[in-house]
Amino acid sequence: MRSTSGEPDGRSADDRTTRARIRDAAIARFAREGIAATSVRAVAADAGVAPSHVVHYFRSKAGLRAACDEHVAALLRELQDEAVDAGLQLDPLAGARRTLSGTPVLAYLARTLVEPSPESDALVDQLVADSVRYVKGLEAAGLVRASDHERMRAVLLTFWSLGSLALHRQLERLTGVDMTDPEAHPEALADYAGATLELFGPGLLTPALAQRLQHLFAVPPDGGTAGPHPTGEPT
Amino acid sequence: MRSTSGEPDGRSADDRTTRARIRDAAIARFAREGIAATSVRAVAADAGVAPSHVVHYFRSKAGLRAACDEHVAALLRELQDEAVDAGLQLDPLAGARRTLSGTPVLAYLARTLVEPSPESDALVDQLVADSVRYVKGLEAAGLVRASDHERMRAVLLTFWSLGSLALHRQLERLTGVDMTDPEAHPEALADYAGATLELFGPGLLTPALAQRLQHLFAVPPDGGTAGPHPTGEPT
DNA sequence: CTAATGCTTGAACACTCGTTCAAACGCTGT
DNA sequence: ACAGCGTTTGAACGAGTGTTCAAGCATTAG
Repeated sequence: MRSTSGEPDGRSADDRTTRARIRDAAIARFAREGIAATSVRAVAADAGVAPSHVVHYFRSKAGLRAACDEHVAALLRELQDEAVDAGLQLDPLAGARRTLSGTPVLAYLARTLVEPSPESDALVDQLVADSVRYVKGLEAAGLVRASDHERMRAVLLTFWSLGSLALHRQLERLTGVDMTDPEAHPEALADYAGATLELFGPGLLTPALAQRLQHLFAVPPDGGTAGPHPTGEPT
Repeated sequence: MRSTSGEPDGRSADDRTTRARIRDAAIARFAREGIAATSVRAVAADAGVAPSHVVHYFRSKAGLRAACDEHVAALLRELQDEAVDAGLQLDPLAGARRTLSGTPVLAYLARTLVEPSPESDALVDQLVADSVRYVKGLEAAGLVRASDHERMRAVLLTFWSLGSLALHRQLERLTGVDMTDPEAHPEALADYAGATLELFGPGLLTPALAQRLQHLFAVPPDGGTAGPHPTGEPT
């Protein structure tokens, strides 16, 4: 595990081999068991490294956590830029959800949202700022209605996404939809997306778009597999 | 667990003096700092009791946590029944939010939602079941529209409330509204309620009700204190 | 007054945690 | 071959954890 060689990792510039391995192991463990409940030793073991080594790279457990937050923030910023460049999505996190599918990143996000730290606050600030900008773009494109509460609406939509993420375990338990990896159970998605559209559609979407989406979901009310699930809806 | 003596506490039948004091101290601490991050010793100190005493009453820390979950569940069940009896609210949790204002119970709920346990799963199940029943009632009363996804819609509304609760720290940071105690900053509520109504109103409410609520919020878009904030809206 | 019963305690145990530190390892340049 | 240097390690420390246990305290019953 040496120089800038192998491993098709290389997210951003400062990523080094071992350091990145430790960081990713930390993200996975933190995501699975929570940050406070995860020990430095466990992370070290997952990364195949001595415990002392993780604090050699990150000054402390708090430092490790900060590094994870910043890494995830960078990842999401990158994906958000992509999403803006490429076609439109109704959910600023939709792109992230797709490319991060099967990855512990979103589950980590759910954890860090809920265990306060300066870095996670910054992360949320960034997501909200992105969302405000994003929704403004959708409005300009004639996809969502104008609003008397533009900023607040964007904040609420962000928190709808983040809240679903924070409670994803319960949400999956009760609906079968895993916000961390929605494609995992496609059959549950139809009902979920249908209800979401029904709930948010009239208040959020332009009548034209609402109608267009509406009959993509011409599906037996509580029925089985049917229906495509286009990228849409806040979360 | 013996004597049926004093202290005007008596929530439900099994509550005894010291035991209840410990349980309430635990709820407060758990709410403030998280469950995993709270030590039995800290709870004991808050309750003015020796650490060994809390495990004498509850068999373990897990037992204590379970007792807290069950207590909160009972509390919410009770409040839900009241809410159904008394006038209608749009949010099944609205009644709870009002009577539990200034209490750590809702903040505790936010924590327990996010640190899994069998008891907290049961609590969520209960809340969702209540919500399904509740929304069905609202529909029958002609306050909310019919839905093709009745159950899913109720689930989503519940998770809208619970998500806001789970992220209440961030929500307050960014909007000034504290879901744990909304009356604390009434000036922020107007914008929040307005945006919520704008977002959910058309999709959820009956046109008549939507319109009626609408001009309760005839308020300068991002302006200051104005406007009443009737009990309404999902959260 | 004595005995008993349940509430309450302090000290202790076994364990895990985050963190420190000096020593070994492996590679690079000379 | 040697020296140098960043990487990596194992052992250890001190603090804090949940939990156990036998002994004290108070109140009530006989």
